Amino acid sequence: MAISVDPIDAEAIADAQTALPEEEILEFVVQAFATLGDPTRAKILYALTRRPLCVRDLAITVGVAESAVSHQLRLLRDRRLVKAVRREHNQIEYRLDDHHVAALFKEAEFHADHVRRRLADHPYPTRIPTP
Amino acid sequence: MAISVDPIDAEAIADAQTALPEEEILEFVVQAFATLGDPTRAKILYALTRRPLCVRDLAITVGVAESAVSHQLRLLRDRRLVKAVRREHNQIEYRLDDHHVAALFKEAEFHADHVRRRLADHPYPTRIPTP
DNA sequence: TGCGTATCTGAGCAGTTCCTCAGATATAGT
DNA sequence: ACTATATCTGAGGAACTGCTCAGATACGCA
Repeated sequence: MAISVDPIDAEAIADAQTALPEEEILEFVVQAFATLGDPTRAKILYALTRRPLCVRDLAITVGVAESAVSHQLRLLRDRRLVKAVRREHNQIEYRLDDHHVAALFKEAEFHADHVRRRLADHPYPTRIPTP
Repeated sequence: MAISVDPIDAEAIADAQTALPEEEILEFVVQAFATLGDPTRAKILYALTRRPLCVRDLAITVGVAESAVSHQLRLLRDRRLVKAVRREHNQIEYRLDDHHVAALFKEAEFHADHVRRRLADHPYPTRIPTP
């Protein structure tokens, strides 16, 4: 059944909807954030912003089992965040495949500062002000 | 039990670890990405980059139930991504509480383009090259 | 005070995610 | 070919997430 909307709301909604990106882009964007939104993957990517690494070194660096790292690297590879090259000694070297990752981290750190300040100022459940 | 590592690895690992941010920051960063990595929340935030909105208008704009929006807004409020102000007509107006959100979206869209191109070039499971 | 509207809340469930374990696969060197 | 090392893989389970439903709460106004 259709939802009844008075004219003013319809205008606001139509306006707001112009801010939504097209479906395909939104899916990529959301997937990117979800990918970065896991501690293990984030640590792997942070480490790779510094230098290329093999599975075992990554496992030690971020402190999880090699198997777990391997699973996550597969996912990161599928999503084109890292790429792999075979290296001497039968190792596989992983490196970042997109320089935007570092920029996203930087921006998220700015945001983290913002949140930290806000939480320091108002640690309690927010009371909604009436202006 | 300690893991035995030869000197070269130890050096690489120590170097890579310098790229990891301190624990508290990392948690905020990961939480921020996880928050943006959900379609409903992402749509809500995109809509709010355009203009402030009340719960009902947000529900219609992003196409989910009002209850679902309310739950997500509580979470977004707790994480200091949006803030709420009471408005005339017994409505509550939500607006973005951090301008970094828009910058994160922009950067993620650049990344999305990158992924789309990569996927277009190499749609198949990646074969690992040996140089 | 009583009604209507807007928003919030908790419980419960379906779907997803991330890890571990055990074993498979691949390459280098002998 | 055989062995050692490095990485990968699938299955399975514990934990988490996001929705819906039903009802509670809050405010504005007659």
